[in-house]
Amino acid sequence: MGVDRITGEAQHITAKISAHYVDNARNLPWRVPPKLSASGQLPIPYHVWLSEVMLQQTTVAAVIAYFQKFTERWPSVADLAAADEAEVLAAWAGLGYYARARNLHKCARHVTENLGGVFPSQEAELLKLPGIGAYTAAAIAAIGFGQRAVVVDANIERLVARLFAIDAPLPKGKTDIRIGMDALTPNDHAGDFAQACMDIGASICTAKAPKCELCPVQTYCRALAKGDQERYPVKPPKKAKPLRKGRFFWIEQNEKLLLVTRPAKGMLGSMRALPDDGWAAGTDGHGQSPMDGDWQIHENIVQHSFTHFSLEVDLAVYQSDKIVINKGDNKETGLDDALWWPIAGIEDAGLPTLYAKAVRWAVKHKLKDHK
DNA sequence: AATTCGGGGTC
DNA sequence: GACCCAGAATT
Repeated sequence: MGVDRITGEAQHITAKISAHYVDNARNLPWRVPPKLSASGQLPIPYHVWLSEVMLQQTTVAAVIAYFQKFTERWPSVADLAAADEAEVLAAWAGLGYYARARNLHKCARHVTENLGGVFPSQEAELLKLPGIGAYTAAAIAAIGFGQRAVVVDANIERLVARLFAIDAPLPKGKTDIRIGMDALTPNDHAGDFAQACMDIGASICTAKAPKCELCPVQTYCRALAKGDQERYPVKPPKKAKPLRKGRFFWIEQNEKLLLVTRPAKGMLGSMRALPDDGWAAGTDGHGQSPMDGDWQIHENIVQHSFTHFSLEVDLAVYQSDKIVINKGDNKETGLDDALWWPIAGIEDAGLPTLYAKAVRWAVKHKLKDHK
């Protein structure tokens, strides 16, 4: 396996990576710079938690603006807990993986109401909180509280898999990767070390075309020695994405658009949305309109790619001054509890990107002219 | 152990 | 287009 034999070099690797971080750390809004961190300064736990949740399966570039928006609007975990879930979800719109936002809000309320507004500092306690798994618990404990914790994210997975040339395909290979990272992790400033590894993974030890000539541990890298860097980490083959078809319904009256709230569970859960024809990951939509009217059909206006399927969207448009939504009359169409949203302020509705694309198409094609 | 969750960057 | 990303929760 190689991990056992390489651990003799671990302290040298650790020293090289730590030294490299001092002058090459990325400057990020949730981060304490390495020089201040060396003198004992820790970041605000609320900021560490918020950034780590936003960063789950999400790039730094995509997160920064959302992090700024959230910390301005909700400066403390108690402020976030006091917000309505709908506000938080609307603010999260566009960032994806919306279960994160639902769990974020749930976690904020738990910490505020049951833990006195103080985040736990121990990894095992953090792991109990909603939306916090193995990675995030270790990251918050190490970065936010200076604890020694073994942090393994996608960057570190790649860096360690290459350093030790770990051949077992993921997820099985994660066991060896964790052993390797454990051997490298120092007792002090484990948080800085983890962030140093992540920075190297993000800017040097990249998935494609890694810049090994810039790497502070290139002389220790077994993958580089074999000329095999891009083979690591070894991953299983991916499944093909099916192509689905679905239809959105643009129902407009007096410059307002009819929006629904999606069911709390499943895809885009609890998010505001345009009414649709029942499309889902496993099935095409039925195409039938939710009410009688003079519908104009625009085919394939949006193509959208999700993680496990792609979607082609039709837009059916009905504009009228005589639409009445009676609560209780719409058990089959899902329009109960729908709301009329001013089109001029549609940017504030908190629509996920899929629906925002359809709205942009409609505005661009000036649907009002068809009235 | 597999599947289900978004969306944007990159090549 | 295909692949990747500071993964977690569910089945």
